[in-house]
Amino acid sequence: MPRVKTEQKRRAILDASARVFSKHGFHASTVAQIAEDEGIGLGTFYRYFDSKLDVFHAVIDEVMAEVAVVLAPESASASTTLDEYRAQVERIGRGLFDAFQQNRALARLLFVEAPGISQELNEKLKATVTFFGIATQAYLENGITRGFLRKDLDVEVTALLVNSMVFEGVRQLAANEAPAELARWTKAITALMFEGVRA
Amino acid sequence: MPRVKTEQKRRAILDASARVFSKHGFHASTVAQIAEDEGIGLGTFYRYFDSKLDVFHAVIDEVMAEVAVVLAPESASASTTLDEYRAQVERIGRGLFDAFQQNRALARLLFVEAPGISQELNEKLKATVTFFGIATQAYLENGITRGFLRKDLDVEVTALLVNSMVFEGVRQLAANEAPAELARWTKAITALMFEGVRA
Amino acid sequence: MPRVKTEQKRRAILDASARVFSKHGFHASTVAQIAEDEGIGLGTFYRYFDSKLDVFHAVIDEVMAEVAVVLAPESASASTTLDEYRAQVERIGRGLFDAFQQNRALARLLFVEAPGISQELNEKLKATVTFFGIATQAYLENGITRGFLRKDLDVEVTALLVNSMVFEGVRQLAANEAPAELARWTKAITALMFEGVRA
Amino acid sequence: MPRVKTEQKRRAILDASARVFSKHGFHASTVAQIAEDEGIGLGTFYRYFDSKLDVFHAVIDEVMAEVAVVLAPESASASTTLDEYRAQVERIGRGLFDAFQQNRALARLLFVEAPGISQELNEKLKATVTFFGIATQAYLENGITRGFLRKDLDVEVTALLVNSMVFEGVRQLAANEAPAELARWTKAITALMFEGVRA
DNA sequence: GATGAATGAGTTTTCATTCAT
DNA sequence: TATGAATGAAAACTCATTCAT
Repeated sequence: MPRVKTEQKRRAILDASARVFSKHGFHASTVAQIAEDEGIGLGTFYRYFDSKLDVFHAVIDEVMAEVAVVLAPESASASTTLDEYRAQVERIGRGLFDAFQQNRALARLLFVEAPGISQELNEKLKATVTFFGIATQAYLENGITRGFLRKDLDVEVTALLVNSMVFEGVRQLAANEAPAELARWTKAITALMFEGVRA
Repeated sequence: MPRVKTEQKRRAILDASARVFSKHGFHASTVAQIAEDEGIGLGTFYRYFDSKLDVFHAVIDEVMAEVAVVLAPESASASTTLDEYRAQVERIGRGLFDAFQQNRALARLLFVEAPGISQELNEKLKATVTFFGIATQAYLENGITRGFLRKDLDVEVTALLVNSMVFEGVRQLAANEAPAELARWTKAITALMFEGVRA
Repeated sequence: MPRVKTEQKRRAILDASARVFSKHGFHASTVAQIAEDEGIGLGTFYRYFDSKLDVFHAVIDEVMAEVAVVLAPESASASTTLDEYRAQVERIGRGLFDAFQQNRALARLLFVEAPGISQELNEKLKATVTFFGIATQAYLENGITRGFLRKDLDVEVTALLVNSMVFEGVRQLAANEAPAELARWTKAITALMFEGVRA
Repeated sequence: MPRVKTEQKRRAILDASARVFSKHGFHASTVAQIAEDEGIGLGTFYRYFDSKLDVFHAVIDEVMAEVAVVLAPESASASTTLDEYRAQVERIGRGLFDAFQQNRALARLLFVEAPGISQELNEKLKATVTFFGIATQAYLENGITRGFLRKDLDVEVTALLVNSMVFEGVRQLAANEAPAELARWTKAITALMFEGVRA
């Protein structure tokens, strides 16, 4: 009855699910494993979640929410100069890296496990990528308007490319045993993005 | 007896597997479906492949081999000027896009299905990404040596970033119903890579 | 504490059970549904009944008691002539029809759901049929003694047959959306019973 | 591949199912029990039937088919006199009794288990009862036309009543350990039907 | 007395793999 | 060599019942 207790327990099961899914992947994980990991009975799991897929969705939503927290405070039109924008990109990148650094297993779930589970989940993932693309696009458009970014930029595709570099960093972070060197990655990304590769 | 016939049949089963896996994904596909798709008996499948996972590995190897075919003729030290390198990057990118354009379902298998199937497969995938990274790294190092790329480039990370942009393009290609506009992508990638975003 | 209150509540749960069982059948009904229908907690149910089977037995007993009420005032030896007996049969039949007409769902429980639930319940049902048979047999024996029924009647079997016709009427009543035409049934039953079919 | 073998095996599983269902009832029976009874693996069951409900339907269909065999050779218009009709009724009744006597468990399935399993099954059962009613009605109408049955008979309801008496006999047959005395039942039924109860 | 969260035994069903023909 | 019938381990999910509050 105490709503708080109930919410706490749901939360605990959610965390246990994230742990188990991270370790074995969605298909190799069983509800029994989750229940055991959390130290509850099998039936108890089903009091809080409808199915294994249901809890997986909840886990992914959770991860996405954490990412949103990082991006929320940033404004697309805040930067008025190239240097300010560069600093902003570094800040956002570092924030994402930090968020996933905290829980590298979650990144694995989002980027490795989630795709290919269900049609519905794929739609959600795709929508998120699109959403991030649009957000980054707004940043680029602001830069062009302010005059500190190239006018002939293909903002739509470039936004996706920029994001893909950041995602790749997170992926590497998730995949490697040794935590990737964040500084190198943020630096390399901004260097490539702002200066390009040419001498 | 005729080794050729046997090899042909193995090949046919491999193709059928790729078809079925592409359509339903690894877990939702059954060996029975593959056998039926190819018009053979269930037991016959096991005369050519050890298991469902075995044939999936073979399918992925096949996809990777096709990619290798695109990259093989290119030499890391062939470019002596920035323009030549730029042309080379465009050529490689276009080659990859074309290869997957031919069979978009295969890209889905590689980027969406393959991760999260098995530990072993993941190692292989990771190794391939690393291998591609090392290859691209060689290109970058050649550019620095020749003097047409920046000396302070973090070649290791930058190589992965460049590759990630190309992969993202392929992923988009695989995900979207309407074939992505290749020209835009190759142009945007090289623009970002060589000029950066700044005005 | 107040015994009356307790009895009332037990009664309310019993009614709720009858409603739920009538709607979904025994196996498809859950104790949780009964509790919710009555607006009580799940645990409260078990303060008044030992088990799901227990309450089902109680429901069936209830239905049987209602039937008994119809039959109670009738006396096996009351009729002294064929016409009186015929009137009595019509009265009894009409009473039963009316009782189940009131609550057709109960008839369904008794004739459709109850058999095949448990051995014990089946025994009880069988005992009831036997009991009714014996009752009817008494009526027939009275008729023979009084001389208005055939001497060579197989009273035991004939009693069961007469009853089966009435039961069939109730069954039809329970099964059909449109309430069966009582008058036709009582008339047809007495006609067949007293005149037979021959011209 | 040998269709015959396959059909035989399906038959064997069907028989095993009938045995198990007869013994424990539908709900208390498990597919595992059926498989064990037949001495096959659990999976083998599912090669021949889609589900537990599927095989139950098949069993009921089987029983109905056996009943049809008894009734098939009889013609509604064959009897031209009361005596002939009476003989025909006795023959049909005895045939049904015999059919179920052979396998009393099947009668239990049909009359005790089948109702209340599923909506679809109930429809089928009801349709069958209606069908039998129509058949008997044809016999009665023939008798009226020929002039050996009463003109004022409510043929529709009376047909159902006559059938209900026969069904009741079968039910008794199914319920009692000691095989009911067929002769008494057929005699009592025809006596009640043709002569009625009055002296 | 009332409650409802917790439980786990029990069932159905799927499907990769084997092996006798 | 080809086949497909047989298999059973494995997993998701339900729900009657208990008991601590």
